[in-house]
Amino acid sequence: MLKELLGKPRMSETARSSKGGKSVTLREVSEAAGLGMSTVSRVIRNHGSFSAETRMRVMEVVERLGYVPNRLAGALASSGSNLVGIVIPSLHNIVFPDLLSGVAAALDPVGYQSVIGVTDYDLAREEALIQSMLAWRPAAFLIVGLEHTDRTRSMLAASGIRTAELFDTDGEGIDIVVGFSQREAGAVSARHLLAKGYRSIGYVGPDFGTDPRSAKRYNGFRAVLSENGLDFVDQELLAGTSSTEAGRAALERLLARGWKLDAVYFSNDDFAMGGLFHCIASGIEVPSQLAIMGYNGLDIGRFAPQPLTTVLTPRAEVGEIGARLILDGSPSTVVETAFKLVEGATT
Amino acid sequence: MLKELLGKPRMSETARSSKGGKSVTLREVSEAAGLGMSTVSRVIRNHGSFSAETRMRVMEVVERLGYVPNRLAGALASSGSNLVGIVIPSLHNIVFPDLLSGVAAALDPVGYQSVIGVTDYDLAREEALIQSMLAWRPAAFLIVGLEHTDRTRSMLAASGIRTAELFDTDGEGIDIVVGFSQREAGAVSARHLLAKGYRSIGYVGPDFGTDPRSAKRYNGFRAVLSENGLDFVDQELLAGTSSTEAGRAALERLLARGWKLDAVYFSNDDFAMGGLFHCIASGIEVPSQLAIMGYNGLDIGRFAPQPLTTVLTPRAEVGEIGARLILDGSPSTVVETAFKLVEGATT
DNA sequence: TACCAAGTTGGCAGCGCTGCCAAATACGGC
DNA sequence: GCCGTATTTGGCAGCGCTGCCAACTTGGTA
Repeated sequence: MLKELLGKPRMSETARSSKGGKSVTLREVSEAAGLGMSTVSRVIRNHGSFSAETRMRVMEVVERLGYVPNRLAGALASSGSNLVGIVIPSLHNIVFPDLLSGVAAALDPVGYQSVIGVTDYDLAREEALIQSMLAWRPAAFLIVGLEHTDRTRSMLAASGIRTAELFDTDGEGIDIVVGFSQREAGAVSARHLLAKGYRSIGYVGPDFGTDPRSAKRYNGFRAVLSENGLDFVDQELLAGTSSTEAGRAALERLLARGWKLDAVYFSNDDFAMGGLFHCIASGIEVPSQLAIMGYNGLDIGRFAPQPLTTVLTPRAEVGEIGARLILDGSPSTVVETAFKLVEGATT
Repeated sequence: MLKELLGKPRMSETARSSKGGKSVTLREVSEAAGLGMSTVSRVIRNHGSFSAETRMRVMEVVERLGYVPNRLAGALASSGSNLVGIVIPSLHNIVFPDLLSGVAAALDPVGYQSVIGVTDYDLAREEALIQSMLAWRPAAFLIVGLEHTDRTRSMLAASGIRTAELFDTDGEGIDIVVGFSQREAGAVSARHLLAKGYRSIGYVGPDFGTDPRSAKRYNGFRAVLSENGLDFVDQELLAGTSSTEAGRAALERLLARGWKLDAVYFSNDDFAMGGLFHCIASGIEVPSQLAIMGYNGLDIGRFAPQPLTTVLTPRAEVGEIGARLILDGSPSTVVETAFKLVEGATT
């Protein structure tokens, strides 16, 4: 999209110093320190016993030689890495950066590192990513949702690597599951709109094949409508990334089709903000002429001139809890976290 | 922030199948196939020569035993991993997820994996992250900006690992540099506002210690003001994450101080959207009473009811070019990419 | 028929580190 | 001064794979 406005990159070459040679090894450190390799290794990992003086000596040499332990070798020898495989559908939905922050909060203090893969909501790609991550023998996997290919599931099971599935509790998990019911999140939204008296409700969201969680919210919402003898009056299903742009255009098309809607449920706040912008731009009074409801609790929605009614989800917490449980060696379990409907001024 | 609205997580324990045992090794595959290890290894890496029949036989056994090569061992033996260390300041500024997408576009097709670290704009943390990533002997590093601790610089140099520094060309790079002049981006913004006739300009941005690139834009902007015998009339420097909320509050404070401003330059679109929202909410006419200018070219700004004037930056491209150059073994170089001022309706 | 090049295959020594075990040393208590 | 226990240390065999080299097949060729 931006490609066209980039000039041809201008290059200016410079000389570059030679590629570095062999790096310092444990053996070299041990020789320089006049100690055995095992002793040096113990000091470096701060594991096992050694005298204060030995420690001193090792540290001094490590510093002087600029020794950097090789974890490839370490992990191979001890059969256990400190890498955690994280597989998410996208980085363009703020949910996932938030999730990663939570995960980092749990991982960093204990020295684990994240290997991140992005699936673009493609389960086959998820399978491929997990397979190649498996080659690094990560300490754990954090993945999103409960929908996976059979092969993904069996690879994970066969590997014996602990796995946390995040963000969704509507279904069967593999090992640890942390999240909340997406159906219920949809249902709560529906109840809110109904309680406010809206009856002609439209829907804007990604097409159903894409995001299973979105589809579950849709179903949860619709189930409540149905209990009340209603259904969505009309809907716009969108392919591609969630964006303000797409949401704005979708609402415009929806309204152009002429149904008399009094509210629209957007599957997330990016779309909803686009919808809200459309209303502001075309002079549609919100919520008196049209109510708007989103999902996620984005910062931008909450501090908009007219705060968006939405469902605030504990993204970072889900990530943090998931990471923590897995590293703590918790037994398989399902952790249900809360979410919260936040009433703004758009409903 | 969200903690208080989380209930105590509800746990429900379940039995879990035993942790997986030893995984299948190359040797086991070779024995099962009645071939030598080297041969099997060649087939699996598709490297070297072997007959079609051998290939068949190996594949069949691999499939049957569910063999997953151990890259720890592979990388150790061949001294070269396919991991790329990526170190970014934050995930909450859309710039960086965009960057990661670009990087992934270059890395995925060639089977490299990203190990990602987040510094929170802390150079000491950057140093620590790079040091621990070094232990995995990554194939390359992608880092942000030209400001690093001396130790970071010397570790990178000593390691001999190729490094691309992204997003900024105002300064001396270590190896490969891809980006554009942040000073110039600031200067262009200033020229735009001056050309539009604004003279009393305020600034809202992160405090200067935090984000060097932001500070460079500020300086570039100010240099142009100065050439015209002007300076910022007033400014609000913010600690913490860029957010709509912070931008909105900052503009409110700025205006409350009573200077007669006719424009405000925001160091990014998140802040700028907050500013715009404040104006809309308090009935300040934009741009006739107050002009607003941002930076980044966020989707949400471009599709706001009143599109934001901003500077569109080629985030994904910077990442993609950086990753590609590094993997292609390009010599040290500086690649200057374009950015573009996009005039919306807020100036 | 002998001989060579090209195509295949197997053997084996590491890559750098950790885990285990044995050896060396230190420290008390009688 | 001797012995048992606790603390420190070193040696060495792998972890699973790749790189190198030698060995073996082929199928032509002189």
